[in-house]
Amino acid sequence: MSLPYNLNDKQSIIDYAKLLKGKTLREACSNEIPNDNYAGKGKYGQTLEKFYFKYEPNSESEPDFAIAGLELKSTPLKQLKNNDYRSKERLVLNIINYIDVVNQNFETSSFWKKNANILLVFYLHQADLDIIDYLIKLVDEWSFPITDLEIIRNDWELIKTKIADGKAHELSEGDTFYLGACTKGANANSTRKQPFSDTPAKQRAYSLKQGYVNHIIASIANEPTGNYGKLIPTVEIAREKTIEEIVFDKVRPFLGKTDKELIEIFNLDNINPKSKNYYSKITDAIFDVPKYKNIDNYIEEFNKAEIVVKSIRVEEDSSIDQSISFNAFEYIKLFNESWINSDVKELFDKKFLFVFYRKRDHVYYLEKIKFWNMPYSDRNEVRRVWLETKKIIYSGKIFKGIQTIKNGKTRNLNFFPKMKDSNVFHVRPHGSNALDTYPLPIQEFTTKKFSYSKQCFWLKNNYVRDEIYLK
DNA sequence: GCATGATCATGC
DNA sequence: GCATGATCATGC
Repeated sequence: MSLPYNLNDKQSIIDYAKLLKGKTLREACSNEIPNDNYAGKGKYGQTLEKFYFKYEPNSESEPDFAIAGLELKSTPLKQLKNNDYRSKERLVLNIINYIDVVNQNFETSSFWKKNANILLVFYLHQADLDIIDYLIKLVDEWSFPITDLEIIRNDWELIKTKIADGKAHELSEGDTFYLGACTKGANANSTRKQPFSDTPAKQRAYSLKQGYVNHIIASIANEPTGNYGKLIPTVEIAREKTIEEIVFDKVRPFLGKTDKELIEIFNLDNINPKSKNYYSKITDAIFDVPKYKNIDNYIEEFNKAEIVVKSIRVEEDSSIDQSISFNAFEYIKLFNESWINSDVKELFDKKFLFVFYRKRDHVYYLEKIKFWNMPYSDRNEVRRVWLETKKIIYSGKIFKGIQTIKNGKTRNLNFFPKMKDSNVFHVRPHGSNALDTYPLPIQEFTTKKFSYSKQCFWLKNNYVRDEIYLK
């Protein structure tokens, strides 16, 4: 059967693929797609291959279009409230063969052989539609910019090293910057053998982090990538140094400076010391965050690597007064998600950058920074607290009682996991005030209400001290 | 001093 | 009006 493109000619494949833009699979393949149930992961890619490109999926190690050296990937977009498009998820690439990878170098690796050049098809995901009715928004080939490739090479080496150290079972997406090792399998328990340990390791695939895919989207759509600052000015710097080293270089001139000195250096005369994001604003200034805005405008490399930045005050005796808060969680969302696709699991799959301001002679100075991602061993505890929280929402018994304090004020007591219940993670309020609520999936047992004051998960202060600051 | 509920300033 | 990145304040 003749194909509607030339298998030997990369450009003809790309040109043919681009005809998909603005269409759905149903439209692009006219009446050739049989009636079927188009549910399930991977089904979109299979349908695209079979009914648009008209070929059967080929061997694992070669790119889909082997002669042209082009790997076909289709991946969903989501639309934000401001109508911008973002990647709905990470882009999952080929499975990591733990046994083979330790004998490969980057240039000969299965990752590089398969993914050096990718033909990307981005479609708009809409939960209420059949997959063949998703609108295809962007189609183009992608090859990695040379500066990014240096980061990806380091990421690949780190993944390989961990496997070579017999720690494939401890791999985490937070280990690396752009290229992650994400779990992939029929279910959460899919495992495979690793070469230097008897412990079965979760099956994982190479993946591009969601933040990185967002930059691919911006690049393909030919949109300015936002007001990003940039850490890595040239590819030469990327070849010489890791991201960690570049970040340390950035911070080094300011170590030992007090908050007031930093404010003077960066002309932050309009920030209010009473504002609770005072130290985070100073951190933003150190990292050249343009206009010192929110995380969406963060520096490009942090954005691509989805790094979570936290500014922490440390007291003179090395204690940390306050636990670390995150976004308030939506009860309905938490109720409906499972651990494996939960926001909390996603959060601790990420890499963190802690910036420590330490008190000395009554003032805080920038003492040090630390990259961190949650060790394998602490994840179960986070999961336990998350499950406990979910159970309480599910039970409907959240409200415990009211305590009257000074000035006739009251406090609401609840049954969520407390600080004393865990050395790692707990739940506390996070809203404008007690009247600031999120809706509940089921009616609260005592109050008979369908909403409850906003809460969030917190990383315990002593955990941050012992496991991050002092380590 | 620690645990825990409450709340603030900012910026879009 | 609301999400964010935090710190404040009270009771024991």
